[in-house]
Amino acid sequence: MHDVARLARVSVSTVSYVLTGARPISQATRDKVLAAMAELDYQPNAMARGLASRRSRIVGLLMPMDERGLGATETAFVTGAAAAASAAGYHLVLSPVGAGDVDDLRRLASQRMLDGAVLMEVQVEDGRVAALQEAGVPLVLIGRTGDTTGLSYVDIDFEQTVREAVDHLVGLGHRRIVYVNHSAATIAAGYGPAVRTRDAFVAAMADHGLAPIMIPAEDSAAGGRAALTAALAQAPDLTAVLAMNENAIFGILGELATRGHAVPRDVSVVSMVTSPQVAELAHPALTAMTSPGSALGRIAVEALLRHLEGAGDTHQQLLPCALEVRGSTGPAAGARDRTDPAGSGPPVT
Amino acid sequence: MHDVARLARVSVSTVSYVLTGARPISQATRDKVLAAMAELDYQPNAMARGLASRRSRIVGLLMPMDERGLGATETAFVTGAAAAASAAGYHLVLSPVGAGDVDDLRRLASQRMLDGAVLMEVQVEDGRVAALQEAGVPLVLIGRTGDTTGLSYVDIDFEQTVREAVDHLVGLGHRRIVYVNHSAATIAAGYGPAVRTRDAFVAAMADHGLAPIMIPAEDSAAGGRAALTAALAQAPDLTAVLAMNENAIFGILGELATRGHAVPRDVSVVSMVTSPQVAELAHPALTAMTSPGSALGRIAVEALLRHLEGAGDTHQQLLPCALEVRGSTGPAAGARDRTDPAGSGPPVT
DNA sequence: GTGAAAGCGCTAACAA
DNA sequence: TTGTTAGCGCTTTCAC
Repeated sequence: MHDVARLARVSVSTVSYVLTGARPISQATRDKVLAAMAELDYQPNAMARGLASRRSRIVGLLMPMDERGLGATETAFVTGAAAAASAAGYHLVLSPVGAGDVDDLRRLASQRMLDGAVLMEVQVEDGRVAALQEAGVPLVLIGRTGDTTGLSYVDIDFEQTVREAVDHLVGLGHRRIVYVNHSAATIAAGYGPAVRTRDAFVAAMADHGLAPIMIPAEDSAAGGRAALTAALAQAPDLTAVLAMNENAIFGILGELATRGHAVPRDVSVVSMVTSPQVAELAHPALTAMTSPGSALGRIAVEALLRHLEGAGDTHQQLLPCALEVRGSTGPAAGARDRTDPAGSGPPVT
Repeated sequence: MHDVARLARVSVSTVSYVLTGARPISQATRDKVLAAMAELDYQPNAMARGLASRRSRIVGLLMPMDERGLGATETAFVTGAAAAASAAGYHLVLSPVGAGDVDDLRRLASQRMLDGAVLMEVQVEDGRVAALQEAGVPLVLIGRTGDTTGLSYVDIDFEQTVREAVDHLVGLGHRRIVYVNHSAATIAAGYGPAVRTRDAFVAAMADHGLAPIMIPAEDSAAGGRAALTAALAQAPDLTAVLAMNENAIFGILGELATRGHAVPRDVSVVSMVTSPQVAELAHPALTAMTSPGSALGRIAVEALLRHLEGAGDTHQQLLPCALEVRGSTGPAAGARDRTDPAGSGPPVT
């Protein structure tokens, strides 16, 4: 920096101000400095800047990494967030910090490495929130904790998303619709998406004067198979499945095929919060509620950066998923012979 | 730190030495200092340490993020790497830097934020390597560039992996085996895994006196369907498919089902470099070559840290995938009526 | 085994 | 509009 200043025949502070833009610099001077920087291939030292300014210009994206991996949906969060950070001159670092290893996070935060953080896969009770708040690190959630007072978040509008999915199916004439959620344990733990979609499903069905049928499923193909078996036991006359569980969906499809139920002729299937890539993996391709992936990431980072600039108001926003009709939904079959039509109301002839 | 020193009645340098372990400290003094640090809930400032020591204690995991997302395999790399870094007192930050945005990387590197880097999804010609080398940032690859002279890497032993897969199938009596690779464009671009497995397949088949049949496939379910169609056209009597393409595999399975070929009764399927999670998604579950995911990440970071400590030798290592037999492979059907047995050698009676 | 003090490369008052 | 300079919080010689 010294060298740049000398070459441009200005003081080091002028070079610094050109860099930070913290005070007006005449065009002539700025050009000289810029030329010198280019000439010397100068790059400011991040540590020194961080120490002097007390801002690292790094924001963390805290992203639990379980063995399941990242779906296309989560990846979209990341790319959206990274783009937004980069555009604002910040570095976005991903940190595989889950709700479990809060200690790791506490250290990271106390060491003043992070100017702020975006939390993914937020739990109802999420230790990471308190850890960051105690360390004085501004944060924005993707998802929601139980109590969001004073917290900024961006989340999927599950109510609206479920409603749209149900409307789509009801519009096709379906009346016996099963909702396959996450596992019972997950729901009991109060996992937001599971709880909210459950409640929304009950409400949406009620609006159509229909009875909700709901089945939990473990996050695996086997879980999906078991869930469908349970669903058929409970509602042999079901004509549509709405599934929240991206891991179980393939099991559901497999079990439907095994039992000779054709999709969408016999049973229509809608997958929630699913990326187009995953939807295309199935055959027929899945009608799905596509999550606003990169938009969520971008908005979260933009809100965070606004906080860093000192804007004190909290940002709370919900975005719906978009219905994308593919091959897995069709008109409800009218009368069909089933092994046991009981429980579906008066038998259809 | 000043406060810690005063409370412990030692000098700041002593506190620093307790922190870094750069010189012997008597047990009594160390205890006093540690007690003071705990008392004051002291956390050293990462920026200041980085500036003074010229080492950030951050290593980057450079991980291209395309829209497909991260598979379970890549996730295992990450968790393995993060664990290894954390154990050594380093922070592992993931950076979504692909072979494309080298400029971003160049900036990151020149700003001295990274003590070192691990590169994932390395291309044959990967601009990231030169960018890091020019910036003087030590690096380790997961995968390999075309010329690995002087570079450290950890990669999958594709030769051995393909050999084991072929041996498994031949051991079951299969002789007409089709290899479904990545797309022709990917192979032409010299993508390592595609090229290496192709060559290994030819060699392994030759060892058994068999003729290799190979079909490229786009990375999608549709690509898999097309590939299987092409394969059946070329070798109507095929009894086994070995697939490298995790995205195409579901299309292959779907097309087999559509055509009425049962797995594994009519056709056996082996999936390469596949995580157990994905293998379990299919029905029947896929016999697969499971990649040594977390081990790759761990070994890469350990090698990198050794470089940071000044060890100058390059680390080059190959790890094979492990064969995990599930439901998608079985004995080759002997004689079966096919539409066209021609091209399979003398007809079997 | 410990302490004193000179930076690390920048930013941001303060001064002009 | 620009220059001067005192730190930012630590590490690491150099001295004892």
